[in-house]
Amino acid sequence: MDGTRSAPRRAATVKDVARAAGVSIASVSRVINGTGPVAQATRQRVTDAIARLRYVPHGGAASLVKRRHGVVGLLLPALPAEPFAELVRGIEETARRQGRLLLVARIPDDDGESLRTVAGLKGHVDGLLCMAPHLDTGALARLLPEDLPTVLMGTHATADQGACVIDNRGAVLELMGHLKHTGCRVVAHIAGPAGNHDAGEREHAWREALARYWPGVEAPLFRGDFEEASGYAAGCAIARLETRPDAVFAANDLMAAGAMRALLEAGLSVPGDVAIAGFDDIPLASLLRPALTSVHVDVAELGRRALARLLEVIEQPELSRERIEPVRPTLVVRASTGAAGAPTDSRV
Amino acid sequence: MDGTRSAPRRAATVKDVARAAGVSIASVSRVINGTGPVAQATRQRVTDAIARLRYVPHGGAASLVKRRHGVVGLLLPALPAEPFAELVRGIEETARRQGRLLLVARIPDDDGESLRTVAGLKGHVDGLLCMAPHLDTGALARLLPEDLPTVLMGTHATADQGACVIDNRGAVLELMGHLKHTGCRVVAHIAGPAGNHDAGEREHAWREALARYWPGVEAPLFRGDFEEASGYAAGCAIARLETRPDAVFAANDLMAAGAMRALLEAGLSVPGDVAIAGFDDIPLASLLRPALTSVHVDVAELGRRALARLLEVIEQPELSRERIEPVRPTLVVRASTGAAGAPTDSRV
DNA sequence: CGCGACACTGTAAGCGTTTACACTAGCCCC
DNA sequence: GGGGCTAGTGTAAACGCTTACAGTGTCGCG
Repeated sequence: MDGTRSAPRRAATVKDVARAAGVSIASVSRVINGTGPVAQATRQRVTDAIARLRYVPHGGAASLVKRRHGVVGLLLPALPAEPFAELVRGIEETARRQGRLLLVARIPDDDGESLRTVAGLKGHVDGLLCMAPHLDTGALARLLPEDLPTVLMGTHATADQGACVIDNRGAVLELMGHLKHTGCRVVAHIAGPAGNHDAGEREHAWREALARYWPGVEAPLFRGDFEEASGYAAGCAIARLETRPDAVFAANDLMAAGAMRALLEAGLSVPGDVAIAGFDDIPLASLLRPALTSVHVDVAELGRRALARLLEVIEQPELSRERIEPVRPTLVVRASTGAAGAPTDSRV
Repeated sequence: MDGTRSAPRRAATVKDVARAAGVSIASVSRVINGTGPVAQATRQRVTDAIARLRYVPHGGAASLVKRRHGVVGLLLPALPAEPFAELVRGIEETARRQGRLLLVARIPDDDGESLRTVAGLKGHVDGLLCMAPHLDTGALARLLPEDLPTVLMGTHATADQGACVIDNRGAVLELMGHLKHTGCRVVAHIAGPAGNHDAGEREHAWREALARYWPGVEAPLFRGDFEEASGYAAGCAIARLETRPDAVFAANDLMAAGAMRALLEAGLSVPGDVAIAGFDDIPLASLLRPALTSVHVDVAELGRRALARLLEVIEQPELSRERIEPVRPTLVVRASTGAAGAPTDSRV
């Protein structure tokens, strides 16, 4: 009936175990870590004592002397959540397989606070994984501590320390090629927020594809913020256009979904009147009606790869790294761009 | 051994700062933490030295003596990702506001490994937030270390230490009342995985509502696993039933989405032939067509509340806690259950 | 003038581990 | 039987920080 956990008793330490087992703390440590030789009888006495006292080693103390925390930090942007859950999963999974824990921190908007946050990480993590498409290289350099191994994820390919990148450009070109192939003639773009690195790359690649596949054709650009509402707004604007584009490429799926909603509500058919494609291939994409053509980014894989790289850097900081292979996203064609065989009967 | 290797120069410590500033390490510490009196001149010399050496304090060392890490651990189930991103966000936000970091670990399926994972947390975190609807109370008790303040989230209302709970029952009753009100006569249920606490509560509440609103009426139950595919399978089965229910309540949105897809593909209309409702109100719910009626759970709020509670427990472990207020989910009626005014024209 | 109060500073003892090193046996082999 | 092993053990010094405590010197005030 006492309800609350009994917690007053100070937790046992190596000393307690040593005393209980009648050995020195060194032997206890040796038993726990399997370092150095220990007589069978001693080992037994120690393990018994550990069990009896419910001893759990204090990781923090160990990391102080080992200069290794068994923890990696993950820095994420403060803003949208969608593809990050997968990222965290991929990273946490491989981290645990390597016996490491994961410390997650979002980079606050406030510059000073983010600095403090990152500084607080020192002495808690062995290295840093950082995904910050909303920061430019300068801000990034200012933010990251110099004595902490760091791997950048996402893009920022220009940054030195072999970042793990996504091939935005290649993916967009492929997607635009697909639209060209299905006969689209004017492909509008709903871009992500200004200053966002991924958004910038996708927009740039859209322009490049425009010039390559539809030379001389003008296509409208709408600026969004990666949220559904901004896609909806763009969709409404598109529906009202006198010369309406017959395809829309949105810089992420959420905005594509918003645009689709707007167009359908305006009485247009997708992809009959307007084809729509997104980016990221979040779970939502396949569940929309019509299902959304998108670019699948295996963020979990990206995370795994970045973490593997980080561990390399941690283990052997002196090695010079060769360029890392970019993660190649794959185009997933669905009904929203009139995939053959997929149901296109989504007229409202 | 040659020392000519590009020495990764050991990071500066208090000692280095002290020497550079010509003071004792105690004074350096006092300046950094603002404890004790320091002469203006000394303070200046120390801050200068800190800046010059780019000194960043080693948090781990400090936590060893302060017995306070400034880190809280978050334990999550290994399985589905959907509502957890929000949870993490809510928690991380309040944690940072309190100057704490967040350590995220997923509970692996393997029993032994999860034990090791949790044990590894000791000495790195001040307390634990745990959401584990897939574990029963026994497994939970075995898993959690006794000397670490812990707050359970989600349900497990039976567990002692004032857990932060969601009122599943109340929400389901309200939802079922809504279905009754709109004239549904047979409400099938697509349940979550056996052994999952939330799934169990929702199923139980469904039965209770059945008995209350439709006494004597039999309604079919399908068991899913919270994934879209299992909802789809259930939907297919429902479409083939000779006496088809005219409403489906799925234990989460993903399964509801799957069921909807199946029913629409089978040529049925939603909500005309079959109304559908889900649970969680993930972003997807409002984007489906027809938009999905669901129960909105403010998981970010849940996280905030749980963390606040945890901090209380950490600060004053001796206080006995009164029962915590459950987070009250809210019903969000949309087109899939024929909301008045919402578009119901989703006939395929 | 002496004494307590005060502001400031330094010394050193931890916090809970790991680990270099020194030490004891016992054993094998010349 | 003594010189080397090696297996097994303990002692004590770190790791980078905080903080109790013990000084200093300066000042005010009786």
